[in-house]
Parts: sequence; C-alpha cells; structure tokens
Amino acid sequence: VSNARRDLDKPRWLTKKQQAAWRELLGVVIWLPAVLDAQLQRDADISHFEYQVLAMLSTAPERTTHMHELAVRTNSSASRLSHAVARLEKQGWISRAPAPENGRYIRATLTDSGMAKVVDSAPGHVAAVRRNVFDHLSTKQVAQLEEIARTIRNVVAPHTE
Amino acid sequence: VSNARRDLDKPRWLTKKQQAAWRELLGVVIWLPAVLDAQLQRDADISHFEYQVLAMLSTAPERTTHMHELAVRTNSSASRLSHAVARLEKQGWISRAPAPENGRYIRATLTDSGMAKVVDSAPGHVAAVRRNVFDHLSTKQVAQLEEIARTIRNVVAPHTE
DNA sequence: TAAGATTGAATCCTCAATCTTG
DNA sequence: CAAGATTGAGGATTCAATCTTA
Repeated sequence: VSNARRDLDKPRWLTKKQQAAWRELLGVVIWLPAVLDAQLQRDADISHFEYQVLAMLSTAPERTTHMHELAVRTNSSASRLSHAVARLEKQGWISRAPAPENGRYIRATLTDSGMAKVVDSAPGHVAAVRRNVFDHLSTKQVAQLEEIARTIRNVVAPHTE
Repeated sequence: VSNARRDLDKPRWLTKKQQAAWRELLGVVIWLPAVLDAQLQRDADISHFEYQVLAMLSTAPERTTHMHELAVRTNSSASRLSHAVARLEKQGWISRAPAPENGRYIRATLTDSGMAKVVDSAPGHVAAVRRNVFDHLSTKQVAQLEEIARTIRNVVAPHTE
C-alpha cells in the first residue's frame, strides 16, 4: 500500500519550469543527433551509429570487442548490430571471428583500414561536437551538464556504468 | 584571414571535463529516446515520433497545423511526415485537406478519435518523463538544464524559437 | 535448455523524382 | 519556376523465427 500511496502523492503533470526544461531538452535530444548524423554522412559517408561502433572498437584492447558488449554499449539490438557490422565488414573495416575461449561469443575487430577510417573522420566529428555544444557553454555549465546528464543516464542506462 | 586565424586558435580536441560531459550527454541522447519510445510502443502502440505529431496537433488552434510547420517542428523531412501522417490517417486519428486560403498548403487536423488517443496515452508518457528525468533533479538543476539545453537547442535548431 | 548471434520478412526512413499550386 | 507535398524505390531497423554453442 505504501507504493500506491507514494504514487498518488506524486504530481500527475509537470510544473511550468519542468515543462520549459523538457521542451528544450527534447529539442536537444531530437536535433543534436540529426546534426551530428548529417555531418558524418556528408563528410565521412557513415551514420552516427556506424561511427560509434568504429570509434568504440578503436579504443578497445586489441581493437576488439564481443558483439554482445558492443550491442549493449551502443544501445543496439543484437539484430541491428549484426546487420550493421555485416555492412561494415563488407567495407573491410571490421572482421569477425568466434572467440577462442567460448565459441558462442563473436569477436569484432577493427581492421587497419577501419582504424584509418576512424582517424580520418574523428577530427571533423569532434569539431562538430565542439561547434554545436561546448563552444557555447561556460566551464561551470559543463560541470553542471555532466552532473545532470550523468543523473539521467544512470536512470535510463544504468548498465553503461 | 581572421576567420582562419580564429579556427587555428581553437583546440582540436575536447578537454577532460568536456569529454566526461560529452560521454554522459551522448548517453542521454541515445538512451532517453529509446526508453520513451519503448514505453509508448508498449502502452500505446505508437512511436515517439507519432506521439509528437498527435500531441502537437492536440494543442494547436482548431487541432490543426499545416504539414510544413508540423515537419519543421518535429525535425522531420516532408517525406517522413507524409508517410507517417498517411499511416495515422489510415488509423482514423488525423484527416488532411488543402488549406482554403492557399491550396498548396495541406492542413492536418486531429480527429476526435485522435484526440482520444492523445488523452489516453499522455499520462503514461508524462509519467515516464517524470520517472526518467525530473524525479531525480533538484529545482536548481532543472533551471540549469533549461538554460544549457536552450543554448544547445538554439545552435542545432534555431528556427524552433 | 538458455545465451549469443544471425537471418529474412515486414515496416519505417531516406533520397530522388514527380505532382500541384501560386 | 519555386514552394509545398506526395510517391515509389532502395536502405536501415524491427520483429519473429532459426541456428549454434555451452
């Protein structure tokens, strides 16, 4: 009964200030990925999702990660990742092989060509992040943003540490 | 030359604090829409994008908006919106008709059935927004978030006022 | 049998015409 | 001809099997 009681105590709607903040946050959540996607598509001919996969592998030990972990960390279904990696493999940027220690894991490895692709496209992407986000925020706001974003991310994706 | 000079002065990479903030913001941008999408898909059998279209019409004068404005405000291509509204129209939630004053504008209008759909699905959606975002932020943080998000949104989508 | 991964069909989005109106 | 909107083809994602390995 305490749970139901607590739920009833909660407001059914958002306050004015929350509505205003939500309106702006929703704008960021919708438009920022669109802008970053457009930059990568135009300058590197890859999607933001594909870039994330390549970038994640580029910083992993031996440039290698299990498909399962890759899927979790990019918020991708296994199926979506499988299709995407198949495309990236066809481009020669990734290779796949069963893990030696456990044959039901598949290890995805970034090839030299794939590493070159990341090195090539990263500066433009980072510049876009700066241009669209950090160039306009004070040091104090960056700290506030980190705290607020971490709080939300811990709720919506607690497993991404 | 002053432009090139200024560009050279800019740092090529992000600072440590910016990287930390970016990591968290990226998590929010990727995962929050996925969580909201999942809730709407599960409880109302519509996508977040479709919900936005219906919700936007529900608050518009005469429950009516021109397709063009609807596309701009939802960050949708004209084509994507056209396809989506065709589906929503088939469900009986929206009707379309050329604008009387200018025949090349199309007015999309929310039907009674569509309004009922919004009324039905809004509480669950708003609860998800509270549960995933505002329940975990202080009043001060909500104000900070509004300011920061507005700053970014003004860069990536200045036309959405 | 369950977990990891893949596959193919159906659905949605993107992109490049096309159509219509002013 | 330009702006608003639609259409259909091609690509990407989702969903529901299926396959493989422990």
